[in-house]
Amino acid sequence: MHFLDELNEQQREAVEYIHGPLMVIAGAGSGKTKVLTARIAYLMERGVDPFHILALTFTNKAANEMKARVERMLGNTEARNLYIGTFHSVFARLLRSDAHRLGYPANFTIYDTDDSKSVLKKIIAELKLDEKHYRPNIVFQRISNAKNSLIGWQEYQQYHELLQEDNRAGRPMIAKIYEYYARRCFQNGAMDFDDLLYQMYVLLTQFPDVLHKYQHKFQYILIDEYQDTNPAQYAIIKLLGAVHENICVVGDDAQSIYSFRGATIRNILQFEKDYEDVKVVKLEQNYRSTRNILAVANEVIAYNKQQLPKKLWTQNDEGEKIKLVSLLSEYDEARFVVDAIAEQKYRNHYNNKDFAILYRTNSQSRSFEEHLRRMNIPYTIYGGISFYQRKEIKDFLAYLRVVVNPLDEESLFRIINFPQRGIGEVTQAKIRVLASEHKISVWDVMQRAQDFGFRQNIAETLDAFVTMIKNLQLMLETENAYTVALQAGKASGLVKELYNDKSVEGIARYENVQELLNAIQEFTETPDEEGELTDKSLGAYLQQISLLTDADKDTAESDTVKLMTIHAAKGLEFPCVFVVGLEEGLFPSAMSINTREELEEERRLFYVAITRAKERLWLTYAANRYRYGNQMQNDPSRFISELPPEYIDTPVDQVQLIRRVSQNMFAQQTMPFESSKNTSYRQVQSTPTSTVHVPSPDFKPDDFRLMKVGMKVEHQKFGYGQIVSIDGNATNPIATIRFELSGEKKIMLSYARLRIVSSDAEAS
DNA sequence: TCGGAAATGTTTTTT
DNA sequence: ACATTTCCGA
Repeated sequence: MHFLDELNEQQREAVEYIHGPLMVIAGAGSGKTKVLTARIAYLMERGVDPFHILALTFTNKAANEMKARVERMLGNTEARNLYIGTFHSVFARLLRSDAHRLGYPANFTIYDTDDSKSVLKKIIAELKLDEKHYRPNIVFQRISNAKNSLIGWQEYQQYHELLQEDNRAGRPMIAKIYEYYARRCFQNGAMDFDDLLYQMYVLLTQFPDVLHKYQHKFQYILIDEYQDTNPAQYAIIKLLGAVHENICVVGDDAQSIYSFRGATIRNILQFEKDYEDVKVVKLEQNYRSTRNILAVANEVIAYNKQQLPKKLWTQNDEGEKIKLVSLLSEYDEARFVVDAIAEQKYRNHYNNKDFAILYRTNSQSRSFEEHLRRMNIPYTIYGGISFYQRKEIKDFLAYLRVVVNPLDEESLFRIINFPQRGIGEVTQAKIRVLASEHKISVWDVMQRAQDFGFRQNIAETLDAFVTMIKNLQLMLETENAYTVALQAGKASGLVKELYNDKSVEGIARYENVQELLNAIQEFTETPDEEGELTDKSLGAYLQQISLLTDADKDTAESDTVKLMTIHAAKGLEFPCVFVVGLEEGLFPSAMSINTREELEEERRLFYVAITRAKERLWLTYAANRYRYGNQMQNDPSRFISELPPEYIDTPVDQVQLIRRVSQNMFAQQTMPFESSKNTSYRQVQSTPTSTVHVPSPDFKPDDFRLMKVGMKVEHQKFGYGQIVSIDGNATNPIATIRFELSGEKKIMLSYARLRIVSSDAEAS
């Protein structure tokens, strides 16, 4: 079957409209990737050379997937010639070939956020500024935002509004820090993440021949996740597409969740005004979720004012109701979620990989991790500290970085005395002073240590270090990346140092470095595919891995429960999804409730979370949670009160989130953690099975471990009943109870609050 | 100059 | 609660 025949009317329209600007508004689960890949395949089928197609995606993984899918559609390997990748990785590649125009070495180092902050910290200290006022985080944020808005340090110093903001915040020196930072990065031959965009823009605007080259190279441009682009990306796209104007942007304003990174939803809201005759196609049919899930998502997002009008619909089944669960603590929350996973696996034959636990912040993963491990359920955590942020990996990479680019002082000072070789703080400081006095690089000072009057033994040590690096640099010319890396580990003594540490962590560190070496070997030894000419140098490797993220790790197929932030879950889907931690201050985050814009972004985040689910969705809330080491009480998230009750079930409600009228007073007296403020929840319609039962006044639940088959019990909602059977495991017994009023129900004993009425058990 | 203890900051999300 | 930084004594 031809790929065009698999598309619905709107999808097909988006694929076949290939001349002129096109905006595709692609609702969640509406087949966005399908459209993008089909469009590329269609272009190529119509004779467009893949060398002229540029496709920018949000993650490397998305790019690779897309490439593979196009290959499959066309049945040939032409797709390898596409220019496809993230903004950052594509621009890094382009910058590499023209870096010298901007005065950077082709092997420029890419600083990640940690590197950047480390440089900033040093500058703040050198300027004798107080780190309390000039917190590296804040300063970095400020500079990052400026760059993402294409404001260089010179412009920053002229920009009254920004200067005033800094003044008012008591940080008048940020403009100066920015200047120092930019100069330092340049001297170090390094670009940070934001530079990859900013310098690309500078390159295109200052060198018309370069602009011309790429404008004619990239005749067709496709942009994925357009709602999450920032002004720098916007400007670059505008420049690159100016000649052919064959720009296709795909996105969903309702899923714009990266404004903290400088993304602006304006790009997508205003695309229609950017060009004459913009074609707009809306994909509104959802193929992913059940009707219930989609209904909830639609209702939630409707609370936002700022959005492009659209309404998602689906032909899928109605599905289960959404489960809303309140628990007393994060411990209970984790236990509930993990038990529910076990139960679903058992009852509905799901695999581990069918489940995702989504949270607002990485720190929430811990309690789930503990419970999953206890229950022997394999899991994968995305995010947090990535492999490449581990200290031992950064140390090793620092050696390689210095070999490739000895101007990179950040890396140089990281390793100069690690493992210890007697170049202490004092010597390091002296080197720095000499370098700035003579206006030469630190590396130059070290190379000529003998000339600068160091003590003899120190000069010798410096010499030995320099010789080691130089030998590695020589190897670079004849040997492949892996051989150089292996030798670097040996010559530096780093591998030996790690090997000698026999503590548990030490062994793990050693293994991590081995894993890194394996990865480098794999990189060097992967043969070039036909027609492909990849750069196998160490420099190319380092630039590539700087831009890798956890999301790119291909663990999706392994049969594990996935844990990740909602941000990391963007673009993914799972049969069963748990959205946890729905509490005021956490989700929405306390940092994001000060303006309508911030709050609406949090709501979009909630929308993204909901729409990840295909079949079943749980939303959980914990009344108590540890934060900064002490326990905090939280109100239920305001988003809970925005849920449409007709699609919601509350199988477990330790906090009585939803109070039924008849139980109102009862709930008040027995629920110590009840929040008296939160009465805004719309009342649930009573369902046929929940005939109201008024619990006896002295109702006090008994320990579930006492429950036996045959017992008569009382349930707060369902009234009196008899336990028919108990199955499940010991930690999570599931009882079938025949209630007088509402018939047989399966109930998880550890959560149900049951009172034993009479224990004439074992009768059956 | 080093190692261990005390103090301090951190948690919003990521290329 | 945890990690990182700073402080302090030998």
